[in-house]
Amino acid sequence: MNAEERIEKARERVIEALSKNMDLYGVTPSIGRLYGILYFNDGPMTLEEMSDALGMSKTSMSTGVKTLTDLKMVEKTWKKGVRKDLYRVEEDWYETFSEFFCIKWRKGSDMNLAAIERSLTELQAVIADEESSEEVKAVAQKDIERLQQAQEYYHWLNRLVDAFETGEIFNHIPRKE
Amino acid sequence: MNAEERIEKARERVIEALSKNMDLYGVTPSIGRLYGILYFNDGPMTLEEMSDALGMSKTSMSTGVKTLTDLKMVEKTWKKGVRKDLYRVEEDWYETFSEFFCIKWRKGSDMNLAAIERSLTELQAVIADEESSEEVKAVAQKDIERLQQAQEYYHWLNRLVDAFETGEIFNHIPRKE
DNA sequence: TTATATATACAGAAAAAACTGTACGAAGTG
DNA sequence: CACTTCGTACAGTTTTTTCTGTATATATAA
Repeated sequence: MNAEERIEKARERVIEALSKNMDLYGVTPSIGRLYGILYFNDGPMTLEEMSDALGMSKTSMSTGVKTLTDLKMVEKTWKKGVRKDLYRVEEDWYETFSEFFCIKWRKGSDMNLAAIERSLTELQAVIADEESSEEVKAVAQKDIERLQQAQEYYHWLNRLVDAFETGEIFNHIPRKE
Repeated sequence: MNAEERIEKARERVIEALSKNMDLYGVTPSIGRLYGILYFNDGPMTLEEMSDALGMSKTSMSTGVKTLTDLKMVEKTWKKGVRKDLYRVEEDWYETFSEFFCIKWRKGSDMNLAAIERSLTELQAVIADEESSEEVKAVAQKDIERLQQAQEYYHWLNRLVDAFETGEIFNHIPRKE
Protein backbone atom coordinates (compact mmCIF):
# COMPACT_ATOMS: atom_id res chain seq x y z
CA MET A 1 0.00 0.00 0.00
CA ASN A 2 1.50 3.33 -0.99
CA ALA A 3 1.55 6.43 1.13
CA GLU A 4 -1.44 8.11 -0.52
CA GLU A 5 -3.54 5.03 0.08
CA ARG A 6 -2.42 4.83 3.68
CA ILE A 7 -3.43 8.43 4.27
CA GLU A 8 -6.73 7.78 2.55
CA LYS A 9 -7.35 4.77 4.76
CA ALA A 10 -6.43 6.71 7.88
CA ARG A 11 -8.99 9.35 6.93
CA GLU A 12 -11.57 6.77 6.00
CA ARG A 13 -11.33 5.17 9.44
CA VAL A 14 -11.91 8.45 11.24
CA ILE A 15 -14.72 9.47 8.89
CA GLU A 16 -16.42 6.15 9.48
CA ALA A 17 -16.18 6.50 13.27
CA LEU A 18 -17.36 10.08 13.05
CA SER A 19 -20.35 9.26 10.89
CA LYS A 20 -21.38 6.40 13.14
CA ASN A 21 -21.50 8.70 16.13
CA MET A 22 -23.24 11.56 14.45
CA ASP A 23 -26.62 10.07 15.29
CA LEU A 24 -26.02 11.77 18.62
CA TYR A 25 -26.49 14.96 16.67
CA GLY A 26 -29.59 13.56 15.01
CA VAL A 27 -27.78 13.22 11.73
CA THR A 28 -27.85 10.23 9.37
CA PRO A 29 -24.62 8.36 8.58
CA SER A 30 -24.73 9.72 5.04
CA ILE A 31 -24.68 13.28 6.27
CA GLY A 32 -22.07 12.21 8.80
CA ARG A 33 -19.80 11.07 6.01
CA LEU A 34 -20.45 14.31 4.18
CA TYR A 35 -19.26 16.11 7.28
CA GLY A 36 -16.19 13.90 7.42
CA ILE A 37 -15.28 14.63 3.81
CA LEU A 38 -15.60 18.35 4.46
CA TYR A 39 -13.60 17.99 7.64
CA PHE A 40 -10.56 16.52 5.94
CA ASN A 41 -10.73 18.64 2.84
CA ASP A 42 -8.28 21.47 2.62
CA GLY A 43 -10.38 24.53 2.08
CA PRO A 44 -14.08 24.73 1.30
CA MET A 45 -15.90 22.51 -1.17
CA THR A 46 -18.60 22.98 -3.76
CA LEU A 47 -21.71 20.84 -3.95
CA GLU A 48 -20.30 19.21 -7.05
CA GLU A 49 -17.07 18.22 -5.36
CA MET A 50 -18.99 16.68 -2.48
CA SER A 51 -21.21 14.88 -4.93
CA ASP A 52 -18.16 13.44 -6.68
CA ALA A 53 -16.43 12.52 -3.43
CA LEU A 54 -19.43 10.63 -2.06
CA GLY A 55 -20.98 9.36 -5.26
CA MET A 56 -24.32 10.87 -4.33
CA SER A 57 -26.66 13.25 -6.08
CA LYS A 58 -26.15 16.97 -5.89
CA THR A 59 -29.65 17.29 -4.47
CA SER A 60 -28.62 15.17 -1.51
CA MET A 61 -25.54 17.30 -1.01
CA SER A 62 -27.69 20.39 -1.03
CA THR A 63 -30.05 19.10 1.62
CA GLY A 64 -27.24 17.51 3.61
CA VAL A 65 -25.25 20.69 3.70
CA LYS A 66 -28.39 22.57 4.70
CA THR A 67 -28.87 20.24 7.66
CA LEU A 68 -25.26 20.70 8.72
CA THR A 69 -25.51 24.45 8.30
CA ASP A 70 -28.64 24.58 10.46
CA LEU A 71 -26.69 22.67 13.09
CA LYS A 72 -23.89 25.23 12.79
CA MET A 73 -21.46 22.46 11.93
CA VAL A 74 -20.80 23.79 8.46
CA GLU A 75 -20.83 27.28 7.09
CA LYS A 76 -21.11 28.83 3.70
CA THR A 77 -18.11 30.80 2.60
CA TRP A 78 -17.29 32.94 -0.32
CA LYS A 79 -14.30 33.20 -2.56
CA LYS A 80 -13.70 35.88 -5.13
CA GLY A 81 -14.27 34.69 -8.64
CA VAL A 82 -15.94 31.45 -7.65
CA ARG A 83 -19.57 31.35 -8.65
CA LYS A 84 -20.51 28.16 -6.89
CA ASP A 85 -21.48 28.08 -3.25
CA LEU A 86 -18.63 27.02 -1.01
CA TYR A 87 -18.92 25.24 2.31
CA ARG A 88 -16.47 24.46 5.07
CA VAL A 89 -16.71 22.86 8.49
CA GLU A 90 -16.70 24.85 11.68
CA GLU A 91 -13.26 23.76 12.86
CA ASP A 92 -13.73 24.49 16.54
CA TRP A 93 -15.39 21.38 17.88
CA TYR A 94 -15.95 22.89 21.32
CA GLU A 95 -18.01 25.51 19.56
CA THR A 96 -19.84 22.92 17.47
CA PHE A 97 -20.65 20.93 20.55
CA SER A 98 -21.93 23.93 22.48
CA GLU A 99 -23.91 25.32 19.61
CA PHE A 100 -25.66 22.07 18.95
CA PHE A 101 -26.62 21.18 22.48
CA CYS A 102 -27.52 24.72 23.42
CA ILE A 103 -29.91 25.02 20.50
CA LYS A 104 -31.55 21.69 21.26
CA TRP A 105 -31.65 21.97 25.01
CA ARG A 106 -32.92 25.52 24.97
CA LYS A 107 -35.64 24.65 22.53
CA GLY A 108 -36.78 21.65 24.55
CA SER A 109 -36.57 23.60 27.74
CA ASP A 110 -38.61 26.52 26.42
CA MET A 111 -41.31 24.33 24.95
CA ASN A 112 -41.66 22.16 28.00
CA LEU A 113 -41.57 25.06 30.43
CA ALA A 114 -44.30 26.81 28.48
CA ALA A 115 -46.49 23.70 28.59
CA ILE A 116 -45.73 23.18 32.27
CA GLU A 117 -46.59 26.76 33.18
CA ARG A 118 -49.90 26.69 31.36
CA SER A 119 -50.81 23.38 32.92
CA LEU A 120 -49.79 24.55 36.39
CA THR A 121 -52.13 27.51 36.08
CA GLU A 122 -54.97 25.24 35.05
CA LEU A 123 -54.34 22.80 37.84
CA GLN A 124 -54.27 25.61 40.36
CA ALA A 125 -57.63 26.72 39.02
CA VAL A 126 -58.99 23.20 39.57
CA ILE A 127 -57.85 23.34 43.17
CA ALA A 128 -59.32 26.80 43.70
CA ASP A 129 -62.62 25.70 42.19
CA GLU A 130 -65.31 25.25 44.85
CA GLU A 131 -66.98 22.54 42.81
CA SER A 132 -63.95 20.26 42.70
CA SER A 133 -64.18 17.22 44.91
CA GLU A 134 -61.45 16.46 47.41
CA GLU A 135 -60.24 13.45 45.39
CA VAL A 136 -59.89 15.53 42.28
CA LYS A 137 -58.06 18.22 44.22
CA ALA A 138 -55.64 15.61 45.53
CA VAL A 139 -54.87 14.42 42.01
CA ALA A 140 -54.34 17.97 40.84
CA GLN A 141 -52.08 18.65 43.81
CA LYS A 142 -49.96 15.63 43.01
CA ASP A 143 -49.59 16.75 39.40
CA ILE A 144 -48.64 20.22 40.54
CA GLU A 145 -45.84 18.82 42.65
CA ARG A 146 -44.59 16.73 39.79
CA LEU A 147 -44.62 19.69 37.44
CA GLN A 148 -42.88 21.94 39.92
CA GLN A 149 -40.07 19.42 40.12
CA ALA A 150 -39.89 19.33 36.34
CA GLN A 151 -39.84 23.12 36.29
CA GLU A 152 -36.91 23.17 38.67
CA TYR A 153 -35.06 20.74 36.45
CA TYR A 154 -35.62 22.86 33.35
CA HIS A 155 -34.40 25.95 35.15
CA TRP A 156 -31.24 24.03 35.93
CA LEU A 157 -30.97 23.01 32.28
CA ASN A 158 -31.29 26.64 31.29
CA ARG A 159 -28.44 27.57 33.61
CA LEU A 160 -26.36 24.78 32.11
CA VAL A 161 -27.02 26.15 28.64
CA ASP A 162 -26.04 29.60 29.88
CA ALA A 163 -22.75 28.19 31.09
CA PHE A 164 -22.05 26.78 27.64
CA GLU A 165 -23.14 29.90 25.82
CA THR A 166 -21.03 32.24 27.88
CA GLY A 167 -18.09 29.85 27.83
CA GLU A 168 -18.17 29.72 31.63
CA ILE A 169 -18.19 25.93 31.39
CA PHE A 170 -14.54 26.10 30.34
CA ASN A 171 -13.64 27.62 33.69
CA HIS A 172 -14.97 24.50 35.35
CA ILE A 173 -13.89 21.96 32.73
CA PRO A 174 -10.85 23.50 31.10
CA ARG A 175 -10.07 22.74 27.48
CA LYS A 176 -6.66 21.43 28.27
CA GLU A 177 -5.84 19.20 31.20
CA MET B 1 -65.33 21.15 31.08
CA ASN B 2 -65.27 19.33 34.38
CA ALA B 3 -62.31 19.03 36.71
CA GLU B 4 -61.22 15.55 35.57
CA GLU B 5 -61.15 16.69 31.99
CA ARG B 6 -59.19 19.78 32.89
CA ILE B 7 -56.58 17.68 34.67
CA GLU B 8 -56.48 15.31 31.73
CA LYS B 9 -55.95 18.20 29.35
CA ALA B 10 -53.22 19.66 31.54
CA ARG B 11 -51.41 16.34 31.45
CA GLU B 12 -51.99 15.92 27.75
CA ARG B 13 -50.33 19.25 27.04
CA VAL B 14 -47.21 18.37 28.98
CA ILE B 15 -47.04 14.87 27.52
CA GLU B 16 -47.29 16.32 24.04
CA ALA B 17 -44.48 18.80 24.68
CA LEU B 18 -42.38 16.10 26.28
CA SER B 19 -42.83 13.67 23.43
CA LYS B 20 -41.99 16.31 20.85
CA ASN B 21 -38.69 16.99 22.53
CA MET B 22 -37.72 13.43 23.15
CA ASP B 23 -36.08 13.22 19.74
CA LEU B 24 -33.19 14.83 21.56
CA TYR B 25 -32.88 11.50 23.26
CA GLY B 26 -33.18 9.68 19.97
CA VAL B 27 -36.65 8.50 20.83
CA THR B 28 -39.71 8.52 18.58
CA PRO B 29 -42.78 10.56 19.54
CA SER B 30 -44.70 7.34 20.20
CA ILE B 31 -42.19 6.21 22.76
CA GLY B 32 -42.13 9.76 24.07
CA ARG B 33 -45.84 9.58 24.75
CA LEU B 34 -45.39 6.24 26.42
CA TYR B 35 -42.86 7.88 28.70
CA GLY B 36 -45.31 10.69 29.40
CA ILE B 37 -48.07 8.26 30.34
CA LEU B 38 -45.74 6.47 32.72
CA TYR B 39 -44.56 9.79 34.10
CA PHE B 40 -48.01 10.90 35.18
CA ASN B 41 -49.23 7.54 36.34
CA ASP B 42 -49.29 7.00 40.05
CA GLY B 43 -47.24 3.90 40.62
CA PRO B 44 -45.84 1.52 38.03
CA MET B 45 -47.78 0.20 35.04
CA THR B 46 -48.11 -3.11 33.26
CA LEU B 47 -47.69 -3.53 29.53
CA GLU B 48 -51.41 -4.04 29.24
CA GLU B 49 -52.24 -0.78 30.99
CA MET B 50 -49.88 1.09 28.71
CA SER B 51 -51.41 -0.64 25.73
CA ASP B 52 -54.88 0.47 26.82
CA ALA B 53 -53.79 4.00 27.63
CA LEU B 54 -52.15 4.55 24.26
CA GLY B 55 -54.31 2.36 22.06
CA MET B 56 -51.28 0.54 20.74
CA SER B 57 -50.32 -3.10 20.61
CA LYS B 58 -48.71 -4.77 23.56
CA THR B 59 -45.80 -5.70 21.34
CA SER B 60 -45.10 -2.03 20.79
CA MET B 61 -45.26 -1.40 24.49
CA SER B 62 -42.79 -4.20 25.06
CA THR B 63 -40.25 -2.78 22.62
CA GLY B 64 -40.93 0.79 23.67
CA VAL B 65 -40.38 0.02 27.31
CA LYS B 66 -37.21 -1.84 26.40
CA THR B 67 -35.89 1.22 24.61
CA LEU B 68 -36.68 3.42 27.59
CA THR B 69 -35.13 0.92 29.97
CA ASP B 70 -31.93 0.80 27.94
CA LEU B 71 -31.86 4.58 28.18
CA LYS B 72 -32.29 4.29 31.95
CA MET B 73 -35.41 6.42 31.75
CA VAL B 74 -37.67 3.66 32.95
CA GLU B 75 -37.06 0.75 35.25
CA LYS B 76 -38.68 -2.54 35.91
CA THR B 77 -40.09 -2.97 39.38
CA TRP B 78 -41.65 -5.77 41.25
CA LYS B 79 -44.67 -5.97 43.45
CA LYS B 80 -45.65 -8.91 45.58
CA GLY B 81 -48.45 -10.96 44.11
CA VAL B 82 -48.40 -9.22 40.73
CA ARG B 83 -47.33 -11.54 38.00
CA LYS B 84 -47.04 -9.00 35.25
CA ASP B 85 -43.93 -6.96 34.74
CA LEU B 86 -44.22 -3.51 36.19
CA TYR B 87 -42.46 -0.42 34.95
CA ARG B 88 -42.02 3.06 36.34
CA VAL B 89 -40.14 6.15 35.27
CA GLU B 90 -36.88 7.20 36.80
CA GLU B 91 -38.22 10.26 38.62
CA ASP B 92 -34.94 12.10 38.99
CA TRP B 93 -34.58 13.98 35.75
CA TYR B 94 -31.08 15.21 36.57
CA GLU B 95 -30.12 11.57 36.77
CA THR B 96 -31.92 10.71 33.55
CA PHE B 97 -30.20 13.57 31.77
CA SER B 98 -26.75 12.62 33.03
CA GLU B 99 -27.18 8.93 32.37
CA PHE B 100 -28.28 9.48 28.82
CA PHE B 101 -25.66 11.95 27.73
CA CYS B 102 -22.85 10.24 29.58
CA ILE B 103 -23.57 6.94 27.87
CA LYS B 104 -23.78 8.54 24.45
CA TRP B 105 -20.88 10.92 24.81
CA ARG B 106 -18.62 8.34 26.30
CA LYS B 107 -19.42 5.86 23.57
CA GLY B 108 -18.80 8.39 20.82
CA SER B 109 -15.67 9.60 22.50
CA ASP B 110 -14.23 6.11 22.90
CA MET B 111 -14.97 5.07 19.35
CA ASN B 112 -13.62 8.22 17.82
CA LEU B 113 -10.54 8.31 20.00
CA ALA B 114 -9.74 4.73 19.07
CA ALA B 115 -10.03 5.52 15.37
CA ILE B 116 -8.00 8.69 15.79
CA GLU B 117 -5.22 6.93 17.65
CA ARG B 118 -4.90 4.19 15.07
CA SER B 119 -4.88 6.69 12.25
CA LEU B 120 -2.34 8.89 14.01
CA THR B 121 0.02 5.95 14.29
CA GLU B 122 -0.37 5.19 10.62
CA LEU B 123 0.15 8.77 9.60
CA GLN B 124 3.27 8.98 11.71
CA ALA B 125 4.52 5.87 9.92
CA VAL B 126 3.93 7.58 6.59
CA ILE B 127 6.02 10.52 7.72
CA ALA B 128 8.76 8.27 9.03
CA ASP B 129 8.83 6.32 5.79
CA GLU B 130 11.88 7.18 3.67
CA GLU B 131 9.96 6.51 0.48
CA SER B 132 7.26 9.10 1.15
CA SER B 133 7.53 12.22 -0.95
CA GLU B 134 7.63 15.64 0.66
CA GLU B 135 4.14 16.48 -0.61
CA VAL B 136 2.69 13.34 0.87
CA LYS B 137 4.44 14.01 4.16
CA ALA B 138 2.95 17.50 4.24
CA VAL B 139 -0.54 16.09 3.76
CA ALA B 140 0.04 13.54 6.50
CA GLN B 141 1.37 16.25 8.79
CA LYS B 142 -1.71 18.36 8.24
CA ASP B 143 -3.96 15.43 9.05
CA ILE B 144 -1.97 14.70 12.17
CA GLU B 145 -2.52 18.23 13.40
CA ARG B 146 -6.21 18.01 12.70
CA LEU B 147 -6.47 14.72 14.55
CA GLN B 148 -4.49 15.97 17.51
CA GLN B 149 -6.94 18.81 17.86
CA ALA B 150 -9.80 16.35 17.71
CA GLN B 151 -8.07 14.23 20.31
CA GLU B 152 -7.78 17.18 22.62
CA TYR B 153 -11.48 17.87 22.19
CA TYR B 154 -12.44 14.30 23.04
CA HIS B 155 -10.29 14.39 26.13
CA TRP B 156 -12.21 17.45 27.19
CA LEU B 157 -15.49 15.66 26.46
CA ASN B 158 -14.34 12.80 28.66
CA ARG B 159 -13.67 15.20 31.49
CA LEU B 160 -17.11 16.70 31.00
CA VAL B 161 -18.63 13.25 31.25
CA ASP B 162 -16.60 12.64 34.41
CA ALA B 163 -18.07 15.81 35.89
CA PHE B 164 -21.58 14.55 35.23
CA GLU B 165 -20.89 11.05 36.45
CA THR B 166 -19.37 12.16 39.72
CA GLY B 167 -22.00 14.83 40.21
CA GLU B 168 -19.27 17.45 40.30
CA ILE B 169 -21.22 19.40 37.68
CA PHE B 170 -23.74 20.29 40.37
CA ASN B 171 -21.08 22.15 42.27
CA HIS B 172 -20.65 24.41 39.27
CA ILE B 173 -24.27 24.53 38.15
CA PRO B 174 -26.30 23.98 41.31
CA ARG B 175 -29.66 22.27 41.11
CA LYS B 176 -31.42 25.20 42.73
CA GLU B 177 -30.72 28.81 41.98
C1' DT C 1 -46.54 -32.03 37.14
C1' DT C 2 -50.38 -29.37 34.28
C1' DA C 3 -52.87 -25.32 33.41
C1' DT C 4 -52.68 -20.64 32.71
C1' DA C 5 -50.93 -16.18 32.14
C1' DT C 6 -47.29 -13.29 30.40
C1' DA C 7 -43.53 -11.42 27.44
C1' DT C 8 -41.03 -11.43 23.23
C1' DA C 9 -39.39 -13.23 18.39
C1' DC C 10 -40.70 -13.02 13.99
C1' DA C 11 -43.00 -12.04 9.57
C1' DG C 12 -45.60 -9.06 7.15
C1' DA C 13 -48.20 -4.56 6.46
C1' DA C 14 -48.18 0.33 6.84
C1' DA C 15 -45.84 4.57 7.36
C1' DA C 16 -41.90 7.46 7.13
C1' DA C 17 -37.50 8.77 5.49
C1' DA C 18 -33.69 8.98 2.33
C1' DC C 19 -32.31 9.52 -2.12
C1' DT C 20 -32.59 10.64 -7.14
C1' DG C 21 -33.75 12.99 -11.54
C1' DT C 22 -36.20 16.53 -13.61
C1' DA C 23 -37.65 21.06 -13.90
C1' DC C 24 -37.55 25.67 -12.84
C1' DG C 25 -36.07 30.06 -10.79
C1' DA C 26 -32.20 32.97 -9.47
C1' DA C 27 -27.83 34.85 -10.33
C1' DG C 28 -23.94 35.81 -12.99
C1' DT C 29 -21.76 36.71 -17.85
C1' DG C 30 -21.11 38.62 -22.37
C1' DC D 1 -30.95 41.68 -23.58
C1' DA D 2 -29.95 36.40 -24.36
C1' DC D 3 -27.20 32.71 -22.55
C1' DT D 4 -25.17 29.92 -19.19
C1' DT D 5 -24.56 27.98 -14.67
C1' DC D 6 -26.02 26.86 -10.27
C1' DG D 7 -29.05 25.55 -6.37
C1' DT D 8 -33.24 23.81 -4.68
C1' DA D 9 -38.47 22.45 -4.94
C1' DC D 10 -40.92 18.74 -6.08
C1' DA D 11 -42.53 14.13 -7.47
C1' DG D 12 -41.53 9.57 -7.64
C1' DT D 13 -38.74 5.46 -6.14
C1' DT D 14 -36.22 2.83 -2.97
C1' DT D 15 -34.95 1.82 1.58
C1' DT D 16 -35.70 1.87 6.40
C1' DT D 17 -38.42 2.09 10.36
C1' DT D 18 -42.52 1.46 12.95
C1' DC D 19 -46.28 -1.09 14.20
C1' DT D 20 -49.31 -5.16 14.44
C1' DG D 21 -50.90 -10.07 14.93
C1' DT D 22 -49.54 -14.60 15.43
C1' DA D 23 -46.72 -18.04 17.30
C1' DT D 24 -43.59 -19.49 20.64
C1' DA D 25 -40.92 -19.45 24.85
C1' DT D 26 -40.97 -18.44 29.76
C1' DA D 27 -42.72 -18.04 34.17
C1' DT D 28 -46.07 -18.69 37.92
C1' DA D 29 -49.68 -21.01 40.68
C1' DA D 30 -52.19 -24.97 41.85
